[in-house]
Amino acid sequence: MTDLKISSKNNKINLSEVAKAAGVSKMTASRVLREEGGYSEKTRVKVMAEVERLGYLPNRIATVFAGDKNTTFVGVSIPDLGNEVFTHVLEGIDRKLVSFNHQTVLGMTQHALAEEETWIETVLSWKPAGLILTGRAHTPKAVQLLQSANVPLVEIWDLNSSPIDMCVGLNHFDSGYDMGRFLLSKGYTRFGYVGTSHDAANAATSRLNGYAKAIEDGGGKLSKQLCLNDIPGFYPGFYGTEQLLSSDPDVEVIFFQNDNMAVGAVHFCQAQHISIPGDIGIAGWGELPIASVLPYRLTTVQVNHLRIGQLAAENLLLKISGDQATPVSDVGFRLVTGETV
Amino acid sequence: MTDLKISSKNNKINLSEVAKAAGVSKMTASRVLREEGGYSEKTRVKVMAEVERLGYLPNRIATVFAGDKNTTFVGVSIPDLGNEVFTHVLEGIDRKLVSFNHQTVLGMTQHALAEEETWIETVLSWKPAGLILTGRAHTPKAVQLLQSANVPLVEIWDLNSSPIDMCVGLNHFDSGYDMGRFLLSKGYTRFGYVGTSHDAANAATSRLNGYAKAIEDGGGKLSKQLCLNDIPGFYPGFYGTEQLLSSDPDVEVIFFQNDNMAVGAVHFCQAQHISIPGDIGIAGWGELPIASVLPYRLTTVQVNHLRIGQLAAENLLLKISGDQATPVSDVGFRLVTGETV
DNA sequence: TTGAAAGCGGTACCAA
DNA sequence: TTGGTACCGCTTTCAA
Repeated sequence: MTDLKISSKNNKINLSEVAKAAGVSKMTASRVLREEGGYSEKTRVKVMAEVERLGYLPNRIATVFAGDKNTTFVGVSIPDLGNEVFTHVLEGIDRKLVSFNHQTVLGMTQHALAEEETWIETVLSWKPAGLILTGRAHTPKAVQLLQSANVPLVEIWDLNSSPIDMCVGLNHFDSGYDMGRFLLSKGYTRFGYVGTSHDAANAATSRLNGYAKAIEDGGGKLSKQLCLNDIPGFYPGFYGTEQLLSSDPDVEVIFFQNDNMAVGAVHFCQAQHISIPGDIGIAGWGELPIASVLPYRLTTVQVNHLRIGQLAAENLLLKISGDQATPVSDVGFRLVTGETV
Repeated sequence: MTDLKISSKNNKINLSEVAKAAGVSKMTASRVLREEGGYSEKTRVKVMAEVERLGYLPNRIATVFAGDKNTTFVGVSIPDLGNEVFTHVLEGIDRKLVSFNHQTVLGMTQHALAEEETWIETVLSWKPAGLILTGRAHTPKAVQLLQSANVPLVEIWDLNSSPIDMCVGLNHFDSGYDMGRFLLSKGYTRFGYVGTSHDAANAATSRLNGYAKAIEDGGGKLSKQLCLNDIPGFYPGFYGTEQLLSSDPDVEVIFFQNDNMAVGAVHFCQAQHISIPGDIGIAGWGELPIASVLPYRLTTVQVNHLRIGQLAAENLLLKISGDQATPVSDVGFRLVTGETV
């Protein structure tokens, strides 16, 4: 009566065991477990009782295999967990996925396209329900893998008018351009930029390019731009500012890759008794949590990171279930004029 | 010659197709792909050429199924991505796992044991190679599932002398106790605490308990403790301080759940012209990145979050590959005396 | 060095 | 409402 192990070597209970114990066929037990209908209430009760008693855990690998289906995994690649903006995006994604019974398989690509390619190949071999990739740049082989895998895919972060499948993000170039134009309107003429290193296809580079273009269009001068080999965090903002100002003391305003770097800059200036915005203007990007406790409103660009994640997951789930999904979603941005320029 | 689709309906190429194209049996192709040996170089070249030409992607679901093995997935549950300490831990875990060809399946439990239980059941049904869970508290059913699944498991964050399987973390109670004792030694007598809401089994609660015990042992008074219903970030630190001080203005020093909250407090004090540590002492926990740019050294507890993740993953991988692993690893902590008390 | 056959744990499809 | 059978794509086992 209480013999838990019945036959298989490693005492794992499978459907056959449950069916046998309940005195029905494998198929009937299968139907009950999938709540497919087509069985009597008496049968259902019998089967479920055995499931409970034996502690049966379905083997989803077998289910996927048998049905030639996909798993409920969604591969999500982000460049870096140390960069706060991406953790917010990831949170938005995972929350949404979980509420629709899907699971996030994490991929940290470390900003390297080659890493991404390897990861894509691995994840695809596990038959994921879908993929969410950060960034629009991929290796040719990765693109080919994605296309032939024919799995729902959302490229997030930077907007892309012709995505491989779908795309959710914002126009980073424009956000940089708007910031540049705004700073010009405040009367600045010598501009600086501090970010972290990245390849040319990067969204932060698009922001820098937009910023540079606005400055050029407005007759200003982008006199110094710095790309540190670091994550875009508080301390890199601190020492990046030091570096930039020591190599070009005439810069009047600095645009940072994100708010955390800008806050690092604010602290550097405080330590050096450089007044903001009197001596120098500071602008961030992304409206990160730290901005909420500063004594003055940081000039920045507000972006709804969580929303990007949610929308990406939503569209992906629509496509997974065979519904119509939006190919390109622009979540937009909003310039926060602030008090630091 | 160039007919890519050979037989199966959705033009997915499988091992049989490759084998047929290469003029060998399925088994030989299988051996080549697994680099198992027992085939001629000529055969190897033939098979690999077809793999390349047909763009064959192995179906790992089938592999796992056939071999009655586990996947290379490792389920990693953390309470919350909005809490910076856990993103660092997660980063440490994923980096290590990836370098050993394993993938992280994320589980955000939102600090709810019931969520964790559901997630554990789901993840186990996918036959993971192992599991890493944050926290030592689980529902009885979760514990039973974990035990009968017999999958390598590491419980991280809080130390647990008798873990279900393995455990990596630090003694949170002690870290709180040490902080309390240190603050007593600085002459404080009326103590406060600000954290976020959580169940009794939480590590932050252990820190609070240690803190309270030290204060009691030293004859001080924990006059006010606040548990906000929020994430432990900058802004909750800001308004939590406001709340605490308005309800008990006599508090002399406040211990926060983490550095980000403490920094929020610092900003509140600055805004209110409350001098630190003259009017009030501030202590954080965790040594988070923001601390590196403050104008003075924050009194805090240094914890190597990344290391916890790495160690957890290392031990898990050891056990997965059948090697000896350390059951309990204490990564320790270090009190940073700082200048804010 | 190679291949044929069985089977992993489910589901689809048919028949009863 | 139920059960039998074939089969998903690969690996294990054994024979050649």
